[in-house]
Amino acid sequence: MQISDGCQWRKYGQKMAKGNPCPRAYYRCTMAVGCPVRKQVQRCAEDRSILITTYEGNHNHPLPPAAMAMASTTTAAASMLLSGSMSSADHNLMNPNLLARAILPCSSSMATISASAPFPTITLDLTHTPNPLQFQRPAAPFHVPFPAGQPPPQNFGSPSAAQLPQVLGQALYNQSKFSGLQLSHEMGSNSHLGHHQVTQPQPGAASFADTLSAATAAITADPNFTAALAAAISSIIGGAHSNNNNNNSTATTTTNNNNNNGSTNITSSNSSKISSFPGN
DNA sequence: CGAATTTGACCTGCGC
DNA sequence: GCGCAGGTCAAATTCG
Repeated sequence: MQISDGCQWRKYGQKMAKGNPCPRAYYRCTMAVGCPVRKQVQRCAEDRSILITTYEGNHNHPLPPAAMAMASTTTAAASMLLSGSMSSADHNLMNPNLLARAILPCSSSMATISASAPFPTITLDLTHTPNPLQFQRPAAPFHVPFPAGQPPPQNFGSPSAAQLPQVLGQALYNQSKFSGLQLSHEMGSNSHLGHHQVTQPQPGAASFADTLSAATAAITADPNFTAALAAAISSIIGGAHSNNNNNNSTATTTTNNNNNNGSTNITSSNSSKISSFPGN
């Protein structure tokens, strides 16, 4: 059992994923008996210090403070994305409006970014999207590789800017799935972000606005994280300037637009480093 | 010794 | 219909 994001998880399987030399691990939430939540953790092929985490399902139990904090910071990310208050470095590649549209078609989903040590995590929390409008589409997993310090990998199949809305939209429309990524990154100084947790109940949080503000402030206060986030997001959309490497990937190549596996790439320009991984 | 992890086998869905 | 890939199960193994 592991507690990497506030919840307790038990590993129940591991598989090698095609197109990625790193195995994918499967976890179940063990915080409550019968909790349907599962998550998949896979290391990014490009930068193995990156962990790609995909969550599925809704917790049928209260989340612990740690998980709340994560949710709060994640929410802040959503705010940043929506406000377009990103670092200007990547504006040439990034279209805040596009992203906002893609991420929050109904303005009620939550993207969370947690800088809690030791593993900063960016999560798109699709389990917190009670808006029925978001459930019109069939479920589709939403993976977000986050290669830090590297150009975006092509192997996963990055969506083009034009496709991003669709990709993200599918993820958001998916009621019970949310995914995130955990990038290993030296951000000890960012651990304070986790303190800005505002109790945020599960679906339909009342104090959402407050939480959002606090978390946003926390995140934006940290230039490193902000920059990393900006870079990451930009590469989703730009997904472009990059070269592949390592994995014998499946499809994609350069500015790839083909993303039929629901994957999205986010790249961070920050170099990352990590010593251990919550996923293993 | 109990709990958690590992790992191979099995099941299911999807594309050809 | 067949093969492949993803996901889950469960016995074996490891760890505290």
